[in-house]
Amino acid sequence: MKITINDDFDLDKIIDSGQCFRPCIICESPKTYRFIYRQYILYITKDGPNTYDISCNLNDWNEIWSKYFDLTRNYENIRSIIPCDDKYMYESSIDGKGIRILRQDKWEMLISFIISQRKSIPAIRSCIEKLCVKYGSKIKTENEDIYLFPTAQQMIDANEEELAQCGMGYRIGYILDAVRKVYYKEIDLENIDRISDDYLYNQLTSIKGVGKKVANCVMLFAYNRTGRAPVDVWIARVIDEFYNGKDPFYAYGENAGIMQQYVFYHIQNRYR
DNA sequence: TATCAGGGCCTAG
DNA sequence: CTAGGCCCTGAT
Repeated sequence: MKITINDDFDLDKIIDSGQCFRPCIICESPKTYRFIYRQYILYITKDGPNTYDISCNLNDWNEIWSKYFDLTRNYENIRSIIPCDDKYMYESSIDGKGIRILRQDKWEMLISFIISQRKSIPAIRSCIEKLCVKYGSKIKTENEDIYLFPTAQQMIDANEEELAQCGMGYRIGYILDAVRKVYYKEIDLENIDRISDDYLYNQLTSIKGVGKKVANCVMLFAYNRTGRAPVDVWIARVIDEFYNGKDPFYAYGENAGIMQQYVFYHIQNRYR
């Protein structure tokens, strides 16, 4: 099926902006990308300046993927609010034009960002993939077998040895704590969807191994709380090097997280 | 082969 | 508030 997207939309940049770990390029010619959201799988191919060929039907596109890609938000307008005196931010937004903040699965983001600490992005990816193969449901498509991200229920009997084999290292206890808290409904990730930022933040950080950075990532990339701007080592370097140690994101209010993504992409790209 | 750093967090002081 | 430790992996 063909669709048209007129606002900023660049799949390479979305995949490369560090907000997701499983989406990938599945074929180089024609260039095709694969996204997974819960049990839904999307193959999407760019076949014109603003047109795409998608593997799902219109209903799934509108109900699931449009929301996943945050298509109701106008990113072009958001880029245009950057004041000209914030040169570094402006350059980042030019470089990162096409990035969107995905609305990914809450549980998956929680576990993924717990895993992410003190790991490089390639290491995070392989670690998550092992977890999916070990505990996730297997889905057969026409061309491949795909393992979905495991639910808390599927992981409730996970033991330390198995998780160590997945490369979790010292995060094993963190993962197990998250599994238990969610499985036993001590924390209901879906029900805190509409709760205030502060409450959501406190709930998330009550999980072992979830600090400021991880909580903000989960809030931004799963709960679409775009006011959240996670500060990692890379962003900290930018703040230090280009902003004299003063956080530039706060000034962007509800768009702070979007600015953070532009900068993260920009700074990562510079060292690639 | 050895070393380094990676989208941090916890604990002790 | 700060320093040190942490388990493992990919890159050089």
